[in-house]
Amino acid sequence: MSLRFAILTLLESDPGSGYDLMRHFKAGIGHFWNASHQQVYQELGKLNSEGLVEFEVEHQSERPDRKVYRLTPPGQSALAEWRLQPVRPPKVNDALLVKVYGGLNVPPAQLLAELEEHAVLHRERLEEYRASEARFLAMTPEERVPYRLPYLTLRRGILYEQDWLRWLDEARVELEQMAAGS
Amino acid sequence: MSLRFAILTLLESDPGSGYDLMRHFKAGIGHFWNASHQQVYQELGKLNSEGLVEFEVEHQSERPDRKVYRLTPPGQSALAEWRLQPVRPPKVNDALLVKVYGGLNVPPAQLLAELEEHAVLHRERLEEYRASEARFLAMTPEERVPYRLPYLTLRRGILYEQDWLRWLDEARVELEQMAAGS
DNA sequence: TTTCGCATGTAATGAGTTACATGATTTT
DNA sequence: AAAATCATGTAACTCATTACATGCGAAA
Repeated sequence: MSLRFAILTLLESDPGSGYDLMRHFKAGIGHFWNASHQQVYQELGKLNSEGLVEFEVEHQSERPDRKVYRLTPPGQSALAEWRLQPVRPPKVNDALLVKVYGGLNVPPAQLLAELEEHAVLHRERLEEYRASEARFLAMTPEERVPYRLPYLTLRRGILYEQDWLRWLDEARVELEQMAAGS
Repeated sequence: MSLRFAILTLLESDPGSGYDLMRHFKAGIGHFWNASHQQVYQELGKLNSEGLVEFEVEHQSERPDRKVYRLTPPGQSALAEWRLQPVRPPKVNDALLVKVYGGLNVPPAQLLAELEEHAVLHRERLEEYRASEARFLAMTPEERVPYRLPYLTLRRGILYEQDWLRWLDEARVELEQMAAGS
């Protein structure tokens, strides 16, 4: 339900095309909001027909045309109103933990292997986030100003990945003990 | 897509009704899997028509009848096969972080208030999980055996809530600084 | 020559939420 | 008298994923 507000939030500071949004979703806020391009294009269509965003077609030679979207005043106020409403923490549905929960019926070596795959993934993400963090920290205090809040959300991503790695470690130790028959 | 496997996992060790499953979802694995009763009843219907679960009606005087579901052998093997397939970490869509990201356009006091509401929620959950943990830790090593893996998933819930509280603290400090104009 | 980046979409299906629906018993 | 617990479900709708679809230019 809040995909539209994620889109409006991004367009508010940075008008752009659906494609731009996608890159932004992947690079900038992927650690707390995920959407496919199909979803984004469809939602942009809806937002446009509801008058919350508008676009100008940008013709480009030797490149496909771009529709550059921006907020309309009604879009601005819809966003402002949404921000006044409380939101709930997202519901988590994590298949890996379902496997661990029923793990007595899984070969231990395989479960350990899958945990390690996840650890690799989390390490990779953490590296990416740390690289972004380093870019922020290299800025002067003045340069940082507009990025302070995005940086805060990045911090959430960093803590999240570190926390997962901590748990994966705990889990590995425990599963190894169990596999060793203790 | 894996709701069915969450259900099969629960029924594997504990045959029960849709209602029982719901309580189990809420009390036992709510920190990593969430489903509404409508979803559960519908999925049980599908699983039954596909022959992965079966049920016996339990008549009760002065209480509605219960359909007690259990895995069938095909259900067992479907679950075993799923466990061999790798799963991906869940995608996160967190509206609160969308608000923080665009937080320059939100009154700071309000944003801080909402963060505090979330902190309360996370503290409450952490308390519940800690209570469950205490019950586990009060057991003798022998009693613990069948609960070691569920306990591991509980640990994930505990770390998760602690981690959120840590971040909410960071965020509060930063937002207060920004509000103070520094 | 295959893949990557750019740039946009539709259609079908699956997953999840909200609303509607019933009805007895027990607790507050 | 109202709310919570037990116990089950249907229907409508919205949200998200997967598959399908196109087409050029640049890089590997």
